[in-house]
Amino acid sequence: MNETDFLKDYDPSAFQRPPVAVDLVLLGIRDNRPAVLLVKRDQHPHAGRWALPGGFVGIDESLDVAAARVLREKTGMAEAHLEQLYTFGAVDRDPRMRIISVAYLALLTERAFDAALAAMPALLPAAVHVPWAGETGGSVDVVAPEGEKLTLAFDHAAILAMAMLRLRGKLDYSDVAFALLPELFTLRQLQDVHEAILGTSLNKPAFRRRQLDRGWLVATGAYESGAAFRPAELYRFQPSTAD
Amino acid sequence: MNETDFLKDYDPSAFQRPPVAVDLVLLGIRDNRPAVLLVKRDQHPHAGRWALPGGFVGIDESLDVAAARVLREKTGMAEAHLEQLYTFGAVDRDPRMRIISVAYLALLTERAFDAALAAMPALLPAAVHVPWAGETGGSVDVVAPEGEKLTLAFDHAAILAMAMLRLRGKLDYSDVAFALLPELFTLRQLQDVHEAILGTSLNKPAFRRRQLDRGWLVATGAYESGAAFRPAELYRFQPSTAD
DNA sequence: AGTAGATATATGTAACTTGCATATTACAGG
DNA sequence: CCTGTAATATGCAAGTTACATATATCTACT
Repeated sequence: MNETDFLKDYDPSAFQRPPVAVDLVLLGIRDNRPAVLLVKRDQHPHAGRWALPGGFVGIDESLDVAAARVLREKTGMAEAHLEQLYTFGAVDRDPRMRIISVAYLALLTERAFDAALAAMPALLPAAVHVPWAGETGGSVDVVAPEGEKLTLAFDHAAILAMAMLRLRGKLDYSDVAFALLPELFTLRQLQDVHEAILGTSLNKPAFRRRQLDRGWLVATGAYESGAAFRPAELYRFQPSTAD
Repeated sequence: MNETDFLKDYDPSAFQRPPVAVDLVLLGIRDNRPAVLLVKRDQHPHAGRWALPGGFVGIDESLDVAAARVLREKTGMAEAHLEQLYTFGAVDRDPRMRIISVAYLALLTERAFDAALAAMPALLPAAVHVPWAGETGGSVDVVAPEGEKLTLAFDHAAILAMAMLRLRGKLDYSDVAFALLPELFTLRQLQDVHEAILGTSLNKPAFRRRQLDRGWLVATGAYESGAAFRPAELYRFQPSTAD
């Protein structure tokens, strides 16, 4: 090896490159309310505060792959609907250095949410309360299980707010709701998910009709068990073929 | 200065950081069709191909500021609606090196579009044809003024396709259409913009009612001039106060 | 001056969608 | 076998949308 070979890899502008990270909004529904999984920061800055789990993007790793890796590392599992949310690039969003963060929204079923919590006990399942019920923006309240209202680290409150807003916006024209439900579910469960995300109650017959007319639901002929009253039929989500 | 001071800035991991760029979809409406401004690549890779204008993000520059700077540098003007679109991070999207690109959508009025073209004659105004008229995805055709169908460099066709898709999706719940129109416009011009983006024709009375009921339009009492027939009233866009 | 042509604007109606009230069905438990 | 509760189904009013049609207003031409 020639002693100057390393120079061809030497790129002074590399120092001028901000690192790129992915941050995950791990979202599920608990007790008919949106809930997010948070990690506690033990280092400066924002030591002691709760934050969205994240990690740096490897040089040989696409953004989607990095998000899937962080999901795996932070929750111990691979099952989740993952979609890119937005990229946050304010210069001072991290006081240590300039970091660009690509935020991803991960939608977890209740089962996956609980499994992550069991595998990674350090995670905090915090309830998310969205005060706005139809408007275009705002902020969200994040509440710990003990009822304590949290202030998230960095700009993570803004990321979470955007996640909730995006989810609401996509709710009735996309199939995101099904990513929060088990494979078999009742229409009531589907409505509960919608109501939790929208923060409003919906008219039951109208909701049923709309969902059934959409053509995404397949009746299984099976019924829920253990219901105290008339059991509801179980449906399955079937992505429409011609869409 | 201590001779080892530079070491505190020495960060070997910096070489592992992919540079971050912004790419701009400069979109306007020409002859009632969507049109995009492209730059010709004169270097490897994809030399000779047309591409979206872009630039690297400076270390002390937020993403939004970088996008505005690139807009200024590539079009010679500052007037445009700019919004972040999506971040493209496939490892091999640029054969030279790994580059992460934050795509922005810039909406230009016809006047701004022509001004950019006049200021930067190397730009190519290419027509964008979106073959899908309601579905969720697909690709777009990009056609040079001479009628030649172009193959864009890198993954820029995918970026452009996403831009068109996003624009369609936002068209009827947001105010993006007004970013493509001059300050004063007729209802017919507004409908033309909608039809160009949607790729379908719309029912005129229904469109008028919907737009007027939205509460965003203010009648000015002035009328278009130079019309061969009955002149249409000019309206102004007024962002609704309580929204 | 008056009329034809073209487009803006307005209105009426049928079809469709949505919200809401009400009725019926099916289960558990006493 | 009755009661309570929720699932499911149905009916109707109110609202929205698509479409056809009518009226208004301008230019251009004779």
